[in-house]
Amino acid sequence: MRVATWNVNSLKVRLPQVLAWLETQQPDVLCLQETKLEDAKFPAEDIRAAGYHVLFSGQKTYNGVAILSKEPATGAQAALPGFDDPQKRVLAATVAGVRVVCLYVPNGQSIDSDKYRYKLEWLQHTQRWLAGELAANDRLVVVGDFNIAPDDRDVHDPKAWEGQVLCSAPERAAFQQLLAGGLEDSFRLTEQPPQSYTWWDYRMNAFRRKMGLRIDHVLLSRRLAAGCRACVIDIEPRKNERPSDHAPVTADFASD
DNA sequence: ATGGCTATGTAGCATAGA
Repeated sequence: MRVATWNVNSLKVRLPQVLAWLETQQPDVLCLQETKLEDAKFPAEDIRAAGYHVLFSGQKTYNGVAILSKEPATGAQAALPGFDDPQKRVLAATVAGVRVVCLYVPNGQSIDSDKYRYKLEWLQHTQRWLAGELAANDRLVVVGDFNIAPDDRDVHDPKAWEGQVLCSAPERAAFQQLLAGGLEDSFRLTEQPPQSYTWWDYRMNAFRRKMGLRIDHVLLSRRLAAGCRACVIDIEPRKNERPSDHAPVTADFASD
């Protein structure tokens, strides 16, 4: 099974690029973040015409997540248990026996902001929730924009980013806590090229200068990690006209 | 150089992203 994640930074703008990418890549599952569309405006028919089932949970202007799948998805869940949150950042569903969780982790803005405190609180609730999901299904994949660069290999300039949001010790500790709960970072299960990133600032020619961060991840439960064949960042869409600032990431693993 | 760029909502800028 191949499961992909892509922060599209507006599905309205990026729909043609998403459809083109589905056409060439044909993943079994594609999870989207930052669709920025209320549900009434979600382009479900275009996606179905491309051969995918689709679930979505969105809002106007900000956030918004979706799960596209070749096989139908069941058991949809769109909220963090015990955490009342108007921001649409979570969607889970079961596809062909694999529980898929799509996350758009809060950005956090800066480490002295309320948004940073919200980010850490959100991660705490997510960790608790995923522990239950993992107990209920040992075939679990957790993907999305985590807005955390797990370690210095994932940062183009670790000194400049040291202690900053996306790289701070509490965020990295929260990420490690997710892994300690029984998940593995699929990207690090195989050899990878240096300077592998999934996000580059639109400004300062950051992409061309390889000034990126690896903040989008595919985490696999231990059972699925044992059968992981590959995890690939596709930087080609970042070269498009009007690109998303994030690249899609795809993991390939045995799903039985 | 606390700038740089993009998207949204809404009609000249404010907010947010990471």
